[in-house]
Amino acid sequence: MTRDAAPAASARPLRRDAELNRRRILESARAVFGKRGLEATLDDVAHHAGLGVGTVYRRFPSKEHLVEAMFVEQLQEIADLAEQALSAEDPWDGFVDFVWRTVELHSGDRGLREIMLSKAFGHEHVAEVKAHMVPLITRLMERAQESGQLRADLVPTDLPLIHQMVGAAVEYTSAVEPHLWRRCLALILDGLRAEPGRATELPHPGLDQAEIDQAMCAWRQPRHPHPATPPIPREKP
Amino acid sequence: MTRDAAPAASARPLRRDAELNRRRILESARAVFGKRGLEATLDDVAHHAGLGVGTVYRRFPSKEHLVEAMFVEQLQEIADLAEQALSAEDPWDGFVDFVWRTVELHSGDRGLREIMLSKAFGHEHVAEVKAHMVPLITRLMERAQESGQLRADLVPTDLPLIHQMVGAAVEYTSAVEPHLWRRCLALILDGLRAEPGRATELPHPGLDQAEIDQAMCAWRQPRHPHPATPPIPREKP
DNA sequence: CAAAAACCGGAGATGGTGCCTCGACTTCTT
DNA sequence: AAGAAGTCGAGGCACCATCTCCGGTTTTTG
Repeated sequence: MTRDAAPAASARPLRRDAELNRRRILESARAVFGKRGLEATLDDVAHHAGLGVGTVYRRFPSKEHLVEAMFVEQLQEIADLAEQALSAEDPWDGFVDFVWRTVELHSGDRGLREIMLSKAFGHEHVAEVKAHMVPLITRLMERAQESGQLRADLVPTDLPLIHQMVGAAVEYTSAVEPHLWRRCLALILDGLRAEPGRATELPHPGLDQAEIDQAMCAWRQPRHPHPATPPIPREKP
Repeated sequence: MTRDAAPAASARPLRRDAELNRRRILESARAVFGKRGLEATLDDVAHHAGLGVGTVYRRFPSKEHLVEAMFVEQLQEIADLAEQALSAEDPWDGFVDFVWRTVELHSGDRGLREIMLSKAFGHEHVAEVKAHMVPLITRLMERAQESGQLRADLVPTDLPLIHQMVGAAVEYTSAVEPHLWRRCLALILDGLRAEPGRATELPHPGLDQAEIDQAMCAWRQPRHPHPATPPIPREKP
């Protein structure tokens, strides 16, 4: 349960500048993987942090190790969210709230989306936290079903599917209208009710033709020359 | 409107074997791009057709030209579907039927999905056919809204979003359960009704934990060594 | 039937990418 | 001040997709 916060401390306490750089790398990794997904290069991360590639590879043996290190805490955060949602007064509200919050997190971080929905990244530690969440989510949904508010034919594995679907909407439109995913999720949640219940008011207006065209241009562009040179945040030269 | 079926006939009537191979290429392209998406290589297409790469490049100047050639007719087919849906008796049924049919087409052909939802492939011809569809779809949806069955706050540009979302579900699960997308689409369509209307019975059972795990393993796998050696259909050696 | 024209094949040229290493140099710690 | 720890980034390596080239084959023509 309680995990050591600094298991590396036993070996030797990194030199001061090294420790600082380590943190910079983690920060940059979050920013870069968040925006460009896990396909981003460690070279990109290094450049974003204003460091050399070698420095990154000295601290993290491989890309996977870096990814693992940065996402474990974020995953735990989501698990906590589920626990929290279980203690909501109204079961439906608890469930819906959980979905909104998690998708909100996903919407801002492409790397997180990929970690959560794929087993192709991260090591056993990531898998561990994910496994921990399954019973929580199951109970969360069963509770909402027993109260007669969530449709009874939904199963826990539908949740990753919903994340996947909304995630696709995010990826498709985020360049044009970063919050359009709310509209999509609202639509889906309306289909999840067991009780009739009037259609919810959609939280975001639809796109016009020009906007959807723009989205279609950005999607699946074979290669982007250099999306943007990430700024190099540095303090003292 | 009426397009020449064989505009190339004016130049010179390809040699017999060349014409045969041309058709083989088109067939193979459909199969390969359908399964692996537009990222597949012309080398793959050639190999699948049992031909050399050079042969393919002799017939089609570039990948884009080949893609254009194979999808124009399929796109027209979808436009026809829309026209057809407009003459359905019940506006809601017409709309829903159209969505089911188009997603059905998308579900079996990854290349088609990518062509339909991205402007990054194909030339002006593809764009032309797509533009032709916009007013049809608009009317189709307005008709269903005026009859009070489709929720009034939906707009035509929501349709590509729905395709995108279900398409993501297809891509995620098709290796595990090729028809699971029906479940997802049914869920979404339930959220599109204006009238309360009891929740529809889902047309496909949900996944179990092992299946979703399998889907998560297959998704975003960095590199696939050789997914499968496509069989080489040949007649006479 | 033979010559000419059209076509085929597939190795490899070309240009690109990503992961990671290495050795000369710099900074921190004691 | 010495030596341990850390940094840098060019470049090695391995991979990949697009498209070309030309000796050899098949079809058509006269």
